[in-house]
Amino acid sequence: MNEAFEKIDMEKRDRIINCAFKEFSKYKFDKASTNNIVKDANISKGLLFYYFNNKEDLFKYLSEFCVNTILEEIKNNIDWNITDIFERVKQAVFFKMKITERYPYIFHFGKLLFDSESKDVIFKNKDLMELSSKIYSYNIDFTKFKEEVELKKAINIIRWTLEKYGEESSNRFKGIDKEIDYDALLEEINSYIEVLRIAFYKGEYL
Amino acid sequence: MNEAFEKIDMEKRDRIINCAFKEFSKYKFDKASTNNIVKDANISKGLLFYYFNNKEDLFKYLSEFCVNTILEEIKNNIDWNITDIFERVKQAVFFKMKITERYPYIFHFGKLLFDSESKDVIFKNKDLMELSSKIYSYNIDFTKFKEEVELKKAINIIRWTLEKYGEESSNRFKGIDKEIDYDALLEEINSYIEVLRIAFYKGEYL
DNA sequence: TTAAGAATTGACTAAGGTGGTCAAATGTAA
DNA sequence: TTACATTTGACCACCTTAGTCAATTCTTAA
Repeated sequence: MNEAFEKIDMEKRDRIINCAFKEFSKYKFDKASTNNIVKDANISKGLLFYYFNNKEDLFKYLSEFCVNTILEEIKNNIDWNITDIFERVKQAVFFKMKITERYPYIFHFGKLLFDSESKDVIFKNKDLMELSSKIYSYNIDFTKFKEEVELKKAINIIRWTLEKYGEESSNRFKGIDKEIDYDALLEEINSYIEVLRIAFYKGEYL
Repeated sequence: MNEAFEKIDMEKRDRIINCAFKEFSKYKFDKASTNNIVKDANISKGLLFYYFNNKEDLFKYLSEFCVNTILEEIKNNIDWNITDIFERVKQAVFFKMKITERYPYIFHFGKLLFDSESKDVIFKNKDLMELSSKIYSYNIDFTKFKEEVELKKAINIIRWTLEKYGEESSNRFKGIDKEIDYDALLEEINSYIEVLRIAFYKGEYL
Protein backbone atom coordinates (compact mmCIF):
# COMPACT_ATOMS: atom_id res chain seq x y z
CA MET A 1 0.00 0.00 0.00
CA ASN A 2 1.16 3.45 -0.97
CA GLU A 3 1.26 5.75 2.03
CA ALA A 4 -0.44 8.40 -0.07
CA PHE A 5 -3.63 6.48 0.55
CA GLU A 6 -3.52 7.25 4.25
CA LYS A 7 -3.23 10.96 3.54
CA ILE A 8 -6.20 11.56 1.26
CA ASP A 9 -9.36 13.01 2.71
CA MET A 10 -11.39 10.71 4.89
CA GLU A 11 -14.52 10.73 2.81
CA LYS A 12 -12.73 9.44 -0.25
CA ARG A 13 -10.67 6.93 1.67
CA ASP A 14 -13.74 5.50 3.39
CA ARG A 15 -15.58 5.42 0.08
CA ILE A 16 -12.87 3.32 -1.54
CA ILE A 17 -12.63 1.02 1.46
CA ASN A 18 -16.39 0.55 1.57
CA CYS A 19 -16.71 -0.21 -2.12
CA ALA A 20 -13.90 -2.71 -1.86
CA PHE A 21 -15.46 -4.31 1.24
CA LYS A 22 -18.71 -4.57 -0.67
CA GLU A 23 -17.24 -6.13 -3.79
CA PHE A 24 -15.05 -8.62 -1.94
CA SER A 25 -17.77 -9.71 0.45
CA LYS A 26 -20.14 -10.21 -2.45
CA TYR A 27 -17.80 -12.16 -4.73
CA LYS A 28 -14.83 -13.32 -2.62
CA PHE A 29 -11.30 -12.66 -3.76
CA ASP A 30 -11.13 -14.41 -7.12
CA LYS A 31 -14.38 -13.22 -8.62
CA ALA A 32 -14.28 -9.72 -7.16
CA SER A 33 -13.58 -7.17 -9.87
CA THR A 34 -11.29 -4.20 -9.42
CA ASN A 35 -13.17 -2.64 -12.34
CA ASN A 36 -16.37 -2.75 -10.30
CA ILE A 37 -14.64 -1.25 -7.29
CA VAL A 38 -13.29 1.77 -9.15
CA LYS A 39 -16.57 2.29 -10.97
CA ASP A 40 -18.50 2.11 -7.72
CA ALA A 41 -16.05 4.34 -5.85
CA ASN A 42 -15.92 6.80 -8.71
CA ILE A 43 -12.16 6.82 -9.11
CA SER A 44 -9.98 5.86 -12.03
CA LYS A 45 -8.46 2.46 -12.51
CA GLY A 46 -5.00 3.97 -12.40
CA LEU A 47 -5.58 5.56 -9.02
CA LEU A 48 -6.52 2.33 -7.32
CA PHE A 49 -3.30 0.77 -8.56
CA TYR A 50 -1.42 3.86 -7.54
CA TYR A 51 -2.63 3.29 -3.97
CA PHE A 52 -2.25 -0.49 -4.03
CA ASN A 53 0.32 -2.56 -5.89
CA ASN A 54 -2.21 -5.14 -6.96
CA LYS A 55 -5.47 -6.82 -6.06
CA GLU A 56 -3.90 -9.00 -3.39
CA ASP A 57 -2.26 -5.98 -1.78
CA LEU A 58 -5.64 -4.29 -1.60
CA PHE A 59 -7.21 -7.39 -0.09
CA LYS A 60 -4.51 -7.67 2.56
CA TYR A 61 -4.86 -4.02 3.44
CA LEU A 62 -8.60 -4.51 3.86
CA SER A 63 -8.05 -7.58 6.01
CA GLU A 64 -5.82 -5.71 8.42
CA PHE A 65 -8.06 -2.69 8.36
CA CYS A 66 -11.09 -4.81 9.11
CA VAL A 67 -9.51 -6.65 12.02
CA ASN A 68 -7.85 -3.57 13.51
CA THR A 69 -10.92 -1.38 13.24
CA ILE A 70 -13.17 -3.89 14.95
CA LEU A 71 -10.60 -4.77 17.58
CA GLU A 72 -9.82 -1.19 18.51
CA GLU A 73 -13.39 0.03 18.67
CA ILE A 74 -14.66 -2.85 20.73
CA LYS A 75 -11.69 -3.82 22.85
CA ASN A 76 -11.02 -0.28 24.02
CA ASN A 77 -14.57 0.84 24.59
CA ILE A 78 -16.21 -2.10 26.27
CA ASP A 79 -16.42 -1.87 30.05
CA TRP A 80 -14.69 -5.10 30.96
CA ASN A 81 -15.74 -4.74 34.61
CA ILE A 82 -19.32 -5.56 33.72
CA THR A 83 -20.10 -9.10 34.84
CA ASP A 84 -23.63 -9.43 33.49
CA ILE A 85 -23.45 -11.17 30.15
CA PHE A 86 -26.49 -9.38 28.76
CA GLU A 87 -25.14 -5.96 29.63
CA ARG A 88 -21.88 -7.07 28.05
CA VAL A 89 -23.45 -8.08 24.76
CA LYS A 90 -25.58 -4.95 24.73
CA GLN A 91 -22.37 -2.98 24.74
CA ALA A 92 -20.77 -5.14 22.08
CA VAL A 93 -23.80 -4.76 19.85
CA PHE A 94 -23.76 -1.01 20.34
CA PHE A 95 -20.15 -0.68 19.26
CA LYS A 96 -20.63 -3.04 16.35
CA MET A 97 -23.45 -0.86 15.20
CA LYS A 98 -21.31 2.24 15.43
CA ILE A 99 -18.72 0.54 13.24
CA THR A 100 -21.39 -0.56 10.79
CA GLU A 101 -22.68 2.98 10.41
CA ARG A 102 -19.31 4.01 9.05
CA TYR A 103 -18.33 0.76 7.29
CA PRO A 104 -21.54 -1.00 6.27
CA TYR A 105 -19.84 -4.06 4.81
CA ILE A 106 -17.03 -4.53 7.30
CA PHE A 107 -18.70 -7.43 9.10
CA HIS A 108 -19.63 -9.11 5.84
CA PHE A 109 -15.98 -8.89 4.91
CA GLY A 110 -15.03 -10.17 8.35
CA LYS A 111 -17.30 -13.16 7.87
CA LEU A 112 -15.56 -13.81 4.56
CA LEU A 113 -12.21 -13.85 6.35
CA PHE A 114 -13.75 -16.09 8.96
CA ASP A 115 -15.00 -18.66 6.48
CA SER A 116 -11.94 -18.48 4.27
CA GLU A 117 -9.68 -21.47 3.90
CA SER A 118 -6.51 -19.57 3.04
CA LYS A 119 -3.82 -20.04 5.69
CA ASP A 120 -2.53 -16.48 6.13
CA VAL A 121 -6.04 -15.12 6.41
CA ILE A 122 -6.90 -17.56 9.15
CA PHE A 123 -3.93 -16.37 11.13
CA LYS A 124 -5.04 -12.75 11.10
CA ASN A 125 -8.51 -13.82 12.03
CA LYS A 126 -7.47 -15.49 15.24
CA ASP A 127 -7.65 -12.05 16.82
CA LEU A 128 -11.32 -11.65 15.95
CA MET A 129 -12.12 -15.10 17.28
CA GLU A 130 -10.34 -14.30 20.52
CA LEU A 131 -12.28 -11.08 20.86
CA SER A 132 -15.57 -12.84 20.28
CA SER A 133 -14.74 -15.46 22.86
CA LYS A 134 -13.56 -12.80 25.32
CA ILE A 135 -16.83 -10.87 24.98
CA TYR A 136 -18.79 -13.93 26.00
CA SER A 137 -16.57 -15.06 28.83
CA TYR A 138 -14.14 -12.53 30.32
CA ASN A 139 -15.21 -11.52 33.82
CA ILE A 140 -18.71 -12.85 33.29
CA ASP A 141 -20.77 -14.04 36.26
CA PHE A 142 -22.13 -17.35 35.06
CA THR A 143 -23.81 -18.19 38.36
CA LYS A 144 -26.84 -16.19 37.27
CA PHE A 145 -27.71 -18.83 34.71
CA LYS A 146 -30.28 -21.50 35.47
CA GLU A 147 -28.52 -24.66 36.47
CA GLU A 148 -30.63 -26.88 34.23
CA VAL A 149 -29.38 -25.30 31.01
CA GLU A 150 -26.04 -26.18 29.51
CA LEU A 151 -23.99 -23.02 29.72
CA LYS A 152 -22.12 -23.45 26.46
CA LYS A 153 -25.31 -24.04 24.57
CA ALA A 154 -27.07 -21.08 26.14
CA ILE A 155 -24.16 -18.85 25.17
CA ASN A 156 -24.20 -20.13 21.61
CA ILE A 157 -27.89 -19.39 21.41
CA ILE A 158 -27.29 -15.85 22.64
CA ARG A 159 -24.51 -15.33 20.10
CA TRP A 160 -26.52 -16.87 17.25
CA THR A 161 -29.55 -14.77 18.04
CA LEU A 162 -27.57 -11.56 17.81
CA GLU A 163 -25.78 -12.67 14.65
CA LYS A 164 -28.96 -13.72 12.91
CA TYR A 165 -30.77 -10.60 13.96
CA GLY A 166 -27.96 -8.64 12.38
CA GLU A 167 -28.03 -10.65 9.18
CA GLU A 168 -31.77 -10.43 8.77
CA SER A 169 -31.85 -6.69 9.37
CA SER A 170 -29.00 -6.24 6.95
CA ASN A 171 -30.94 -8.23 4.34
CA ARG A 172 -34.04 -6.22 5.04
CA PHE A 173 -32.23 -3.02 4.17
CA LYS A 174 -30.41 -4.41 1.16
CA GLY A 175 -31.23 -2.51 -2.00
CA ILE A 176 -33.22 0.12 -0.13
CA ASP A 177 -31.22 3.30 0.23
CA LYS A 178 -33.52 4.84 2.81
CA GLU A 179 -31.18 5.49 5.67
CA ILE A 180 -31.23 3.02 8.52
CA ASP A 181 -32.69 3.96 11.89
CA TYR A 182 -30.00 2.47 14.10
CA ASP A 183 -31.68 3.58 17.29
CA ALA A 184 -34.80 1.62 16.45
CA LEU A 185 -32.69 -1.42 15.61
CA LEU A 186 -30.83 -1.13 18.88
CA GLU A 187 -34.07 -0.94 20.80
CA GLU A 188 -35.37 -4.08 19.14
CA ILE A 189 -32.14 -5.94 19.77
CA ASN A 190 -32.34 -4.97 23.41
CA SER A 191 -35.81 -6.39 23.61
CA TYR A 192 -34.49 -9.68 22.17
CA ILE A 193 -31.83 -9.60 24.84
CA GLU A 194 -34.52 -9.22 27.50
CA VAL A 195 -36.24 -12.32 26.13
CA LEU A 196 -32.98 -14.19 26.42
CA ARG A 197 -32.49 -12.96 29.96
CA ILE A 198 -35.87 -14.34 30.99
CA ALA A 199 -35.03 -17.53 29.14
CA PHE A 200 -31.71 -18.28 30.77
CA TYR A 201 -31.39 -16.49 34.10
CA LYS A 202 -32.56 -17.82 37.44
CA GLY A 203 -35.75 -16.16 38.69
CA GLU A 204 -33.99 -14.07 41.32
CA TYR A 205 -31.92 -12.26 38.70
CA LEU A 206 -34.83 -10.98 36.62
CA MET B 1 -34.74 -28.94 -20.05
CA ASN B 2 -34.43 -31.99 -22.27
CA GLU B 3 -36.56 -34.83 -20.96
CA ALA B 4 -33.61 -37.14 -21.51
CA PHE B 5 -32.22 -35.72 -18.30
CA GLU B 6 -35.04 -37.20 -16.24
CA LYS B 7 -34.33 -40.65 -17.68
CA ILE B 8 -30.62 -41.05 -16.97
CA ASP B 9 -29.54 -43.07 -13.97
CA MET B 10 -30.11 -41.48 -10.61
CA GLU B 11 -26.50 -41.40 -9.52
CA LYS B 12 -25.46 -39.34 -12.50
CA ARG B 13 -28.48 -37.07 -12.35
CA ASP B 14 -27.95 -36.35 -8.67
CA ARG B 15 -24.25 -35.77 -9.30
CA ILE B 16 -24.98 -33.12 -11.91
CA ILE B 17 -27.63 -31.48 -9.76
CA ASN B 18 -25.34 -31.41 -6.75
CA CYS B 19 -22.40 -29.96 -8.64
CA ALA B 20 -24.66 -27.29 -10.07
CA PHE B 21 -26.15 -26.53 -6.65
CA LYS B 22 -22.63 -26.20 -5.31
CA GLU B 23 -21.37 -23.88 -8.02
CA PHE B 24 -24.41 -21.64 -8.01
CA SER B 25 -24.59 -21.33 -4.26
CA LYS B 26 -20.91 -20.48 -4.15
CA TYR B 27 -20.86 -17.89 -6.92
CA LYS B 28 -24.48 -16.89 -7.61
CA PHE B 29 -25.84 -16.95 -11.14
CA ASP B 30 -23.57 -14.52 -12.98
CA LYS B 31 -20.21 -15.70 -11.68
CA ALA B 32 -21.05 -19.38 -11.60
CA SER B 33 -19.23 -21.26 -14.35
CA THR B 34 -20.75 -24.02 -16.40
CA ASN B 35 -17.19 -25.10 -17.10
CA ASN B 36 -16.67 -25.74 -13.40
CA ILE B 37 -19.91 -27.65 -13.16
CA VAL B 38 -19.09 -30.07 -15.96
CA LYS B 39 -15.54 -30.54 -14.70
CA ASP B 40 -16.79 -31.23 -11.18
CA ALA B 41 -19.57 -33.53 -12.36
CA ASN B 42 -17.24 -35.31 -14.73
CA ILE B 43 -19.34 -34.89 -17.81
CA SER B 44 -18.62 -33.12 -21.08
CA LYS B 45 -19.57 -29.58 -21.84
CA GLY B 46 -21.74 -30.74 -24.70
CA LEU B 47 -23.77 -33.05 -22.52
CA LEU B 48 -24.78 -30.33 -20.09
CA PHE B 49 -26.06 -28.24 -22.99
CA TYR B 50 -27.75 -31.30 -24.43
CA TYR B 51 -29.74 -31.58 -21.19
CA PHE B 52 -30.30 -27.86 -20.73
CA ASN B 53 -30.75 -25.20 -23.40
CA ASN B 54 -28.58 -22.72 -21.57
CA LYS B 55 -27.32 -21.58 -18.21
CA GLU B 56 -30.56 -19.86 -17.29
CA ASP B 57 -32.55 -22.96 -18.18
CA LEU B 58 -30.33 -24.98 -15.85
CA PHE B 59 -30.77 -22.44 -13.08
CA LYS B 60 -34.53 -22.44 -13.41
CA TYR B 61 -34.63 -26.21 -13.38
CA LEU B 62 -32.58 -26.20 -10.19
CA SER B 63 -34.87 -23.61 -8.62
CA GLU B 64 -37.95 -25.71 -9.21
CA PHE B 65 -36.17 -28.87 -8.19
CA CYS B 66 -35.00 -27.25 -4.99
CA VAL B 67 -38.39 -25.93 -3.99
CA ASN B 68 -40.29 -29.06 -4.97
CA THR B 69 -37.89 -31.44 -3.28
CA ILE B 70 -37.97 -29.59 0.02
CA LEU B 71 -41.71 -29.04 -0.12
CA GLU B 72 -42.57 -32.63 -0.89
CA GLU B 73 -40.26 -34.21 1.65
CA ILE B 74 -41.27 -31.96 4.50
CA LYS B 75 -44.91 -31.18 3.77
CA ASN B 76 -45.88 -34.80 3.24
CA ASN B 77 -43.88 -36.37 6.04
CA ILE B 78 -44.39 -34.04 8.94
CA ASP B 79 -47.08 -35.06 11.38
CA TRP B 80 -49.21 -31.94 11.35
CA ASN B 81 -51.25 -33.16 14.31
CA ILE B 82 -48.36 -32.56 16.66
CA THR B 83 -49.03 -29.43 18.68
CA ASP B 84 -45.77 -29.17 20.59
CA ILE B 85 -43.51 -26.76 18.75
CA PHE B 86 -40.32 -28.51 19.79
CA GLU B 87 -41.53 -31.88 18.59
CA ARG B 88 -42.56 -30.13 15.39
CA VAL B 89 -39.15 -28.62 14.76
CA LYS B 90 -37.43 -31.86 15.68
CA GLN B 91 -39.33 -33.46 12.84
CA ALA B 92 -38.56 -30.64 10.46
CA VAL B 93 -34.87 -30.84 11.29
CA PHE B 94 -34.90 -34.58 10.75
CA PHE B 95 -36.40 -34.32 7.30
CA LYS B 96 -34.12 -31.45 6.35
CA MET B 97 -31.21 -33.62 7.30
CA LYS B 98 -32.47 -36.47 5.16
CA ILE B 99 -32.65 -34.08 2.20
CA THR B 100 -29.17 -32.76 2.96
CA GLU B 101 -27.72 -36.26 2.94
CA ARG B 102 -28.76 -36.63 -0.67
CA TYR B 103 -28.39 -33.01 -1.80
CA PRO B 104 -25.72 -31.41 0.37
CA TYR B 105 -26.01 -27.94 -1.17
CA ILE B 106 -29.75 -27.74 -1.66
CA PHE B 107 -30.31 -25.46 1.32
CA HIS B 108 -27.41 -23.24 0.37
CA PHE B 109 -29.03 -22.89 -3.01
CA GLY B 110 -32.36 -22.27 -1.34
CA LYS B 111 -30.84 -19.48 0.70
CA LEU B 112 -29.51 -17.98 -2.52
CA LEU B 113 -33.04 -18.00 -3.94
CA PHE B 114 -34.24 -16.49 -0.70
CA ASP B 115 -31.78 -13.61 -0.74
CA SER B 116 -32.06 -13.03 -4.48
CA GLU B 117 -33.53 -9.81 -5.77
CA SER B 118 -34.74 -11.16 -9.11
CA LYS B 119 -38.52 -11.01 -9.37
CA ASP B 120 -39.35 -14.41 -10.87
CA VAL B 121 -37.18 -16.18 -8.35
CA ILE B 122 -38.93 -14.49 -5.45
CA PHE B 123 -42.24 -15.76 -6.73
CA LYS B 124 -41.16 -19.39 -6.64
CA ASN B 125 -39.74 -18.88 -3.23
CA LYS B 126 -43.00 -17.79 -1.67
CA ASP B 127 -43.76 -21.49 -1.28
CA LEU B 128 -40.68 -22.05 0.87
CA MET B 129 -41.50 -19.08 3.05
CA GLU B 130 -45.02 -20.34 3.54
CA LEU B 131 -43.72 -23.75 4.53
CA SER B 132 -41.34 -22.24 7.03
CA SER B 133 -44.07 -20.17 8.57
CA LYS B 134 -46.41 -23.16 8.63
CA ILE B 135 -43.87 -25.28 10.47
CA TYR B 136 -43.66 -22.73 13.26
CA SER B 137 -47.36 -22.00 13.56
CA TYR B 138 -49.80 -24.53 12.12
CA ASN B 139 -51.67 -26.35 14.88
CA ILE B 140 -49.11 -25.31 17.47
CA ASP B 141 -50.14 -24.99 21.11
CA PHE B 142 -48.68 -21.65 22.12
CA THR B 143 -50.18 -21.71 25.60
CA LYS B 144 -47.20 -23.72 26.79
CA PHE B 145 -44.96 -20.69 26.43
CA LYS B 146 -44.14 -18.52 29.39
CA GLU B 147 -46.34 -15.49 29.36
CA GLU B 148 -43.51 -13.06 30.03
CA VAL B 149 -41.74 -13.81 26.75
CA GLU B 150 -42.85 -12.30 23.50
CA LEU B 151 -44.02 -15.21 21.39
CA LYS B 152 -42.81 -13.91 18.06
CA LYS B 153 -39.38 -13.27 19.44
CA ALA B 154 -39.13 -16.63 21.10
CA ILE B 155 -40.04 -18.31 17.83
CA ASN B 156 -37.46 -16.32 15.93
CA ILE B 157 -34.83 -17.36 18.45
CA ILE B 158 -35.79 -21.00 17.99
CA ARG B 159 -35.63 -20.69 14.23
CA TRP B 160 -32.36 -18.80 14.29
CA THR B 161 -30.77 -21.31 16.64
CA LEU B 162 -31.55 -24.18 14.31
CA GLU B 163 -30.44 -22.27 11.24
CA LYS B 164 -27.17 -21.18 12.80
CA TYR B 165 -26.47 -24.62 14.13
CA GLY B 166 -26.92 -25.91 10.61
CA GLU B 167 -24.65 -23.29 9.11
CA GLU B 168 -21.90 -23.79 11.64
CA SER B 169 -21.94 -27.56 11.27
CA SER B 170 -21.91 -27.20 7.53
CA ASN B 171 -18.88 -24.91 7.81
CA ARG B 172 -17.20 -27.32 10.17
CA PHE B 173 -17.39 -30.08 7.58
CA LYS B 174 -16.43 -27.92 4.63
CA GLY B 175 -13.33 -29.18 2.92
CA ILE B 176 -13.22 -32.33 4.99
CA ASP B 177 -14.48 -35.29 3.02
CA LYS B 178 -14.78 -37.58 6.03
CA GLU B 179 -18.39 -38.58 5.90
CA ILE B 180 -20.75 -36.77 8.23
CA ASP B 181 -22.28 -38.53 11.22
CA TYR B 182 -25.81 -37.29 10.87
CA ASP B 183 -27.04 -39.21 13.90
CA ALA B 184 -24.58 -37.42 16.14
CA LEU B 185 -25.61 -34.08 14.68
CA LEU B 186 -29.25 -34.87 15.22
CA GLU B 187 -28.58 -35.77 18.82
CA GLU B 188 -26.79 -32.51 19.43
CA ILE B 189 -29.53 -30.50 17.79
CA ASN B 190 -32.05 -32.25 19.98
CA SER B 191 -30.09 -31.24 23.03
CA TYR B 192 -30.19 -27.63 21.85
CA ILE B 193 -33.92 -28.00 21.46
CA GLU B 194 -34.16 -29.18 25.05
CA VAL B 195 -32.30 -26.06 26.16
CA LEU B 196 -34.81 -23.96 24.29
CA ARG B 197 -37.69 -25.87 25.85
CA ILE B 198 -36.42 -25.08 29.33
CA ALA B 199 -35.89 -21.51 28.24
CA PHE B 200 -39.33 -20.80 26.88
CA TYR B 201 -41.88 -23.20 28.34
CA LYS B 202 -43.78 -22.74 31.58
CA GLY B 203 -42.51 -24.94 34.41
CA GLU B 204 -45.42 -27.37 34.25
CA TYR B 205 -44.59 -28.38 30.67
CA LEU B 206 -41.00 -29.46 31.31
C1' DT C 1 -24.97 -58.45 -38.02
C1' DT C 2 -26.72 -54.46 -39.04
C1' DA C 3 -28.81 -50.24 -38.99
C1' DA C 4 -30.93 -46.43 -36.81
C1' DG C 5 -31.17 -43.42 -33.32
C1' DA C 6 -29.86 -41.72 -28.88
C1' DA C 7 -26.22 -40.25 -25.84
C1' DT C 8 -21.78 -38.22 -25.30
C1' DT C 9 -17.56 -36.03 -26.45
C1' DG C 10 -14.28 -32.09 -26.64
C1' DA C 11 -12.11 -28.95 -29.77
C1' DC C 12 -13.59 -24.67 -31.18
C1' DT C 13 -15.32 -19.74 -31.35
C1' DA C 14 -16.56 -15.04 -30.66
C1' DA C 15 -17.36 -12.07 -27.14
C1' DG C 16 -16.33 -9.98 -23.09
C1' DG C 17 -14.00 -9.33 -18.80
C1' DT C 18 -9.54 -9.51 -16.25
C1' DG C 19 -5.57 -7.27 -13.60
C1' DG C 20 -2.33 -4.19 -14.47
C1' DT C 21 0.45 -0.32 -17.21
C1' DC C 22 1.81 4.14 -18.58
C1' DA C 23 2.16 8.40 -21.03
C1' DA C 24 -0.30 12.28 -20.57
C1' DA C 25 -2.98 15.64 -17.98
C1' DT C 26 -4.07 18.06 -13.95
C1' DG C 27 -3.40 19.93 -9.28
C1' DT C 28 -0.50 21.97 -5.77
C1' DA C 29 2.77 24.55 -3.51
C1' DA C 30 6.99 27.30 -3.41
C1' DT D 1 8.04 29.02 -13.64
C1' DT D 2 9.34 24.82 -11.75
C1' DA D 3 9.13 20.56 -9.54
C1' DC D 4 6.58 17.08 -7.78
C1' DA D 5 2.48 14.58 -6.36
C1' DT D 6 -2.18 13.08 -8.01
C1' DT D 7 -5.22 11.38 -11.17
C1' DT D 8 -6.85 9.87 -15.54
C1' DG D 9 -8.46 6.37 -18.96
C1' DA D 10 -7.14 4.28 -23.19
C1' DC D 11 -4.72 0.28 -23.88
C1' DC D 12 -2.85 -4.53 -23.62
C1' DA D 13 -2.11 -9.38 -23.38
C1' DC D 14 -4.31 -12.86 -21.32
C1' DC D 15 -8.01 -15.70 -19.71
C1' DT D 16 -12.62 -17.42 -19.09
C1' DT D 17 -17.06 -17.49 -20.69
C1' DA D 18 -21.51 -19.65 -22.67
C1' DG D 19 -22.68 -22.13 -26.27
C1' DT D 20 -21.98 -25.00 -30.91
C1' DC D 21 -21.41 -28.93 -33.70
C1' DA D 22 -19.29 -32.56 -36.35
C1' DA D 23 -17.68 -36.70 -34.94
C1' DT D 24 -17.79 -40.71 -32.00
C1' DT D 25 -19.62 -44.16 -28.97
C1' DC D 26 -23.40 -46.63 -26.90
C1' DT D 27 -27.95 -48.90 -27.02
C1' DT D 28 -31.49 -51.28 -28.78
C1' DA D 29 -34.16 -53.86 -31.69
C1' DA D 30 -34.86 -56.22 -36.01
